[in-house]
Amino acid sequence: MDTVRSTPRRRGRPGHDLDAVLAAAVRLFNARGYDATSMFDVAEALGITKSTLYHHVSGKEQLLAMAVDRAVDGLFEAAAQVQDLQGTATVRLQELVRSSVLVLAERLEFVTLLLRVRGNTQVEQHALARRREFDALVTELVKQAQAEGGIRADVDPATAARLLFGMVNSLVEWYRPERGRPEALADTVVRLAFDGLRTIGPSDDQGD
Amino acid sequence: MDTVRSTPRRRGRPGHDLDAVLAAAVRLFNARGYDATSMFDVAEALGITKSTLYHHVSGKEQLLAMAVDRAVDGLFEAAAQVQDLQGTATVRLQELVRSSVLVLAERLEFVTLLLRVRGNTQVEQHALARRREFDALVTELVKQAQAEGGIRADVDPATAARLLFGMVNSLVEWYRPERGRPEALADTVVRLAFDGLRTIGPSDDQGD
DNA sequence: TGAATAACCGACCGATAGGTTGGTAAAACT
DNA sequence: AGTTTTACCAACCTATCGGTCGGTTATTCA
Repeated sequence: MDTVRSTPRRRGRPGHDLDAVLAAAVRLFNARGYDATSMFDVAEALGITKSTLYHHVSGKEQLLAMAVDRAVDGLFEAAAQVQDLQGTATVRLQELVRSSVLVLAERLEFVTLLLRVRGNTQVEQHALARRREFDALVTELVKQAQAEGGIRADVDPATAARLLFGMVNSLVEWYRPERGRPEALADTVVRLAFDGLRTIGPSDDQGD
Repeated sequence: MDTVRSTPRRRGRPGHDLDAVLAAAVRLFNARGYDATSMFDVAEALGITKSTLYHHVSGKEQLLAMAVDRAVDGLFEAAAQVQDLQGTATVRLQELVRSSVLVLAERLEFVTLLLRVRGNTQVEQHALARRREFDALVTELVKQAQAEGGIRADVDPATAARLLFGMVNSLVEWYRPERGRPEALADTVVRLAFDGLRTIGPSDDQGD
């Protein structure tokens, strides 16, 4: 048994750390909705009292802010990596879809929360602004892919981008990490989005 | 001037009717979220007081119930009409997607609310149950279309159905009725979903 | 052993929520 | 004119919310 500790051994009375608190909170936020979840609910799920919860976090909004930040950061990291890729815009778009699915799967709970934000507070408005930023990025990529002839040009780029990521984002509604490797799902999404649902030609081609 | 009245002339003091109340409520529910919207907010938007609002409706939940019912009814009507259609399952699936987009566009606010329900109350759980019913219906149609060779069989039917309607449903996030006829959008969605984003024809496509 | 540190709790607070009560104002019907 | 019907309102009630306060318990470091 290795007794090596990743955390260098904390001072004071042992208990929950911020990550555990955040995880519990986000799980509840997603299950019941942010507004429908009270700080008492979060505390109860952790087995602590509400006042102890406030020892860990400054308030309910901080939990939301941390969650949406992790989601948004993940998406932008994926976007940055894809932008560095060389190759056609079509391939970059394809890879952005693939890596977005992986980010969604990996940070499922955080992204789920992000996608439900309505803009009621400054924290939420900031999250919405960053989402729009990401959307603009996708739209630009679609436009380039159309210009180079890689994807169909008979659809408005913004509309295509929205429908494409509407499909991608929808998986927070049903994807559960326990069943199936996310890579396979990412592949399915890319295939469906780019090649469509219809059988191609007369060849009943089956891939992998 | 015709003085014909569609409503046969109401008794008593004139004022708001249930439909107007519902419309105002649903608009706010969608803008700020159901839980984040108070009955005071709804009353204020109508220019009446909270107690007057309770003269029109029995409670907040009734508003939610009426809204999700209108959404769900619309979707099932579309599904029923499509089922009566003769032709391949592939065509029926295609038409279900098309008419679903039209229902979403026509009853946008109601469907938007439906798609955000979390299952916190019995009303919400009932709505979720009917959504699952609809999903099962779509999945079955996908399975049939795969069996007859109309759409690709290398994707799990349930997954395909979810991704397909994930794309369809996502338009409540951005579609606004003022710009553009919904028929054109429905066409775009069907085309993208079935034929994919990629350019058809003599593409220098190299399968990864 | 004792200071420092950190997790913890019970009791409380002001604001706001959904909902109720009892009564008034304006229209249609007779 | 008077009855009925309907829309309307001010004031109020109780529960719950996010958040605070003062003090306690468990652990590490010197």
